[in-house]
Amino acid sequence: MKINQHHAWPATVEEAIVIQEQLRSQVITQDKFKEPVQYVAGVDMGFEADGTISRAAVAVLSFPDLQVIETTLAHRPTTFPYIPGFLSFREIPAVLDALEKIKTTPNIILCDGQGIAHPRRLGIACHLGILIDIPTIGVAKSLLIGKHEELPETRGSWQPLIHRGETIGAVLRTRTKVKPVYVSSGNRVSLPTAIDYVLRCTPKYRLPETTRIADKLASAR
DNA sequence: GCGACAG
DNA sequence: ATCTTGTCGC
Repeated sequence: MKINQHHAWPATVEEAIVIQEQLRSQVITQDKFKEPVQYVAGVDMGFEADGTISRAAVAVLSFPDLQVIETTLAHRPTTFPYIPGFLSFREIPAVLDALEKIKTTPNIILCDGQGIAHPRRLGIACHLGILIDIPTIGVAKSLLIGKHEELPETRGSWQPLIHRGETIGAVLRTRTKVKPVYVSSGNRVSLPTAIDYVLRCTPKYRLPETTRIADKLASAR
């Protein structure tokens, strides 16, 4: 797929904040799908040579049967350090490289990290979603910000994730008696819809099949 | 000022 | 993210 929307990549946190505050106004947390969802993609990262090289993997699966349709891998020098709240500046460049190689454009992408459940409401799922204009969902393995009530141990149960009196996402149990995941809108996907897709993509394990497939590729060498 | 802190 | 084996529990 082709990627048009581009912006200069920041060298400092100050510059990154300016970009985040500029892009946050473009985020849409309502369902805006242009066509029925036939393909779902997952993205994941890996690093080599002490983190100096970034490795991005994309896996496109059919939906709802979740069969692997296509996968791509991309490498590029790492140019931004990992700083909580600025993950997208470190990972998106390589992710765009991997997405450009994809022939089957996905209708929705599940990202490894937060969506609007972010200090400035622009987690990696929102950032990526705006750059490529495709619906995205944030599925993180741990909490960045927000608080929530305890939730039942059965799969499918969830609790709203609250930050400054606002619901920014959901803590969702994708597998009974297993640690929950943190789901939030990326771009063009509402929270209820995001929860629905995450559950439909996690038929067996805690993490979505999409990210599990991408993870294997990003980890293997 | 003191912690917390996606991957 | 990454360094790393076996092991506990359903």
